Amino acid sequence: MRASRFLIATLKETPSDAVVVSHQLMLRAGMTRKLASGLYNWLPLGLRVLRKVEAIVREEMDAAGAQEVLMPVVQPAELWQESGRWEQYGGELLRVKDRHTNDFCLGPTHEEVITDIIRSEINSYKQLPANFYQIQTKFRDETRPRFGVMRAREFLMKDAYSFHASFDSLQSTYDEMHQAYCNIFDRIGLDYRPVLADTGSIGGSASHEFHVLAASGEDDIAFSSESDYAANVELAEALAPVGERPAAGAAMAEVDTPDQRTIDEVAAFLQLDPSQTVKTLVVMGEANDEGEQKLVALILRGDHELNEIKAEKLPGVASPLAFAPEARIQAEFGAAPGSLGPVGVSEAIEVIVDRSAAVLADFCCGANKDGVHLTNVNWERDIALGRIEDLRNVQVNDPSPCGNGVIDIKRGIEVGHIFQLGTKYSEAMNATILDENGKQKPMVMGCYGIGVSRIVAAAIEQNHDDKGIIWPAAIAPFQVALIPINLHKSEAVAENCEALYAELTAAGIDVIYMDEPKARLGVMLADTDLMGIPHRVVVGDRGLEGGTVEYKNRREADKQDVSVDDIVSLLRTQLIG
RNA sequence: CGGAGUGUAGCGCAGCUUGGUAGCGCAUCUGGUUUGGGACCAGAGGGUCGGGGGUUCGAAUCCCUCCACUCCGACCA
Repeated sequence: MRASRFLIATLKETPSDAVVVSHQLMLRAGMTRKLASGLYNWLPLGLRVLRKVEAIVREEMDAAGAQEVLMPVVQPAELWQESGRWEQYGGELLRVKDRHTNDFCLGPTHEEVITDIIRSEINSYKQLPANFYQIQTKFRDETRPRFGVMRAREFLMKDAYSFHASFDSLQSTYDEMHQAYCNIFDRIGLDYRPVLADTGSIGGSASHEFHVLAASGEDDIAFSSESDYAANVELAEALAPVGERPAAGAAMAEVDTPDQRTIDEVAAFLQLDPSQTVKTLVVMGEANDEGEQKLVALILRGDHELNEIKAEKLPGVASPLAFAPEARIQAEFGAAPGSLGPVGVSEAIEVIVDRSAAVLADFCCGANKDGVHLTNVNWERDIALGRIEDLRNVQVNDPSPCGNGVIDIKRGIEVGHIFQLGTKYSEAMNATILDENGKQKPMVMGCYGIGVSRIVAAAIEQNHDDKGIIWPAAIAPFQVALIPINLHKSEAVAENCEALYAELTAAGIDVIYMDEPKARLGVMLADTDLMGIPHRVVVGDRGLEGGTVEYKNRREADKQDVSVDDIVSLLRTQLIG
């Protein structure tokens, strides 16, 4: 590609509304431009990268035996009503009406549509298993789009859906997809981890997320220091502490703690470590048949954080999790949050104690009187210890749930997610097959997503320096930047560049030839560094006098002079290596 | 949806408190001098000052209202 015929839209200044480095660099390099909140135009440079990611994903999906389809972005409401998600899905689902005032939505995902196709096309176990994928624009009306294409409202996604006659068959395709995802991220050249994940509102059983490790990631991933175990912190189990609860010491006592409401305030006031205190969080219980909700008190160690996902999955706790209104707390506890505790609460309130809080002795908690706390509280002696559950987020240095090593927590960007859906959609939408016995049964389904446009941003988060992007070879918009010095003056430079450009192009190498005659060297170097082109060849009169050109790798500091005759073979070697 | 903030040239910003001919840097165009790591000089083009309404002789500036965007939080297959 000649720069004179290619839009190089680099910016010297960083647009002020970009906060993460990938967003800043995508704007500065001229890859994308914002059209509106969460909506991005892809300029030629950015689109080249997007297409390369897409091509790798497509090749690996094909290699894994999936078949490509293409489904509309606009979907009829009927299908979503059939699956129940027209009501369940919140504001993220953008609903629109056509001119006949029929309801439609912009597809945030395509379970309904694919299930609709398959239920009419596949009727026998003999046609299964089958796996269909598409690479298609999705729309989710995010509450807060941010970080450029990392969390956009409209984005490009690869989604695949598999159909099976049995759960065993699903498991085997799931494993194949797991491997295909590893192949994809390996080929792209990302530092990533598959992690155990929550299945979320899409439903189903097993699930893995694929995370690119980056400080700017939005998810916390818990790792074992000793094994391959990795899980979203939402999911990572906090094991019960080993060993017996220490024996009770001094007698329980009331202390005045005026205006001390938070754990930190109370602990500092009483000169205790927060881990010797207990916090009481009051949430709504599950509604009974009459729609009444009891209050549930969740008891955690003062230095621990509630895991809302774990809590709302517990029987007796409302899902989604809802904190109790203050007026009700006041009425039933007789005190405001800040002075609550498990001692002496009414029988109408269920108390659930976290595993770690359950092994405390001589701890401090609220007295259910405003401005008063209790010290030296002990389970069994002062309060009955009833239900014990895992309520908290794991912390760094907790023992790993896998049994080996301790937990470390890092940030990750979710670029892929695979689910075992089971029969949720096939049952709701009556997608059935006849099995070997002629018996009708719902198909078993899996679904597998990759955020194609998000990968572009994630790759930049992992591959950049103070000059700009450093593309992994597999997804670079161009492999080689060919930069002439004094193109408009030197015949020798022009001839050599044209020859090199022709030869490299003929060899199938993507070259950006910076052929603007009067462009300044410094500008071209800065632009190609910013754009992240992995290999650079500078051609000037001084070098040509000795028969050489200058080669530099974007990742390395040193330049080298290379004979004009050798440069093509050197580049070929570099590109293969 | 709660809190905070911003909207002035393609980009980054000043001007607003205290109303009086709309500015600066970068980018763009022209001419010239330069040219081995983001040049210099001279000149030029480019503005519904987010929209609407109001106050005023006069509004980018004050008031009302609507909109868009950003940040923090809640939310997120």
